[in-house]
Amino acid sequence: MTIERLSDSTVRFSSVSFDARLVLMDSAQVFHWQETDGGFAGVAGGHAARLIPGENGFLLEGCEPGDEAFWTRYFDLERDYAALRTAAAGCPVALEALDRLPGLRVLRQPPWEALVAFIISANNNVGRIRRIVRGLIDRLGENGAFPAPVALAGAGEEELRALGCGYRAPFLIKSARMVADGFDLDAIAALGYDEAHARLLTLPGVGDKVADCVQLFGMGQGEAFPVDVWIERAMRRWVSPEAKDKAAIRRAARDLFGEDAGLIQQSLFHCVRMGLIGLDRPD
DNA sequence: AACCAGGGTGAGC
DNA sequence: GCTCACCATGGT
Repeated sequence: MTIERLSDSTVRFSSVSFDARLVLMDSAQVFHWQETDGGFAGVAGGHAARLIPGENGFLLEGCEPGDEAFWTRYFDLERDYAALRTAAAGCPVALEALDRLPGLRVLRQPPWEALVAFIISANNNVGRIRRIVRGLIDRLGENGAFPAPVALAGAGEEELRALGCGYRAPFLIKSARMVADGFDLDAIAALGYDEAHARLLTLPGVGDKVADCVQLFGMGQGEAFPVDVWIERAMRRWVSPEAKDKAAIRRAARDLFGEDAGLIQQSLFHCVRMGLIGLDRPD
């Protein structure tokens, strides 16, 4: 991967595999990027940028001098994804899922942003999650930025319900209050997987699945393996048909795939949800 | 009109 | 520890 600065606001990332539509729009690990003409616009941690896909990488507009490191980390551009393929050795469906999505990457979002999005995701669908997160940014964010913890903590329950949050509104407000009052997500991100998971579970609206999503998409903890309805179907179908419940699937996956379980989860999730690998196809 | 969606919580065993 | 009803909302 190489980085060239083309102007005081535009940088070219090249020699890197990155399917922007897949990662930013279709993979459901982030919900607030928007397609513009020929590119994708988004915000993260107070930075705003527009990404234009190219043949061998992409251009990033709005990338001020000094922002290269932030976005390199956000897009996870320095990881050798080809090497992660070894984690799936011995599991044919996992290998197939990885090979079908060569430009997929697992983002490293600010943990707060992943926390908000995935509290909203509970028993919800991707289209609605996207609309709700967009509404939060438009109504509560400072000029287009992702809303800060204090902004959500200070929002009224009725205001959040009006944006479509439903019964998750009080969860969101309470968790935001804890973060605003010093519950340190960055410190948790530095802990090991098990300890980080246990601490995230103390936040209202956060159970095993949401915690795993925050750890995977917002903390760079690749051993997290979120078990949603699609992954449950896939794992029962091909990997662990005997699993008693979602917790058993989660354990089985981490035992099988280890530290890079998360990329396999993300690949399998997308392939099954999009019908690229049919749950009902014959063996 | 039921059922589903990147589930979590609290009550009752 | 485990199971289960319930929780808003919009789409099919």
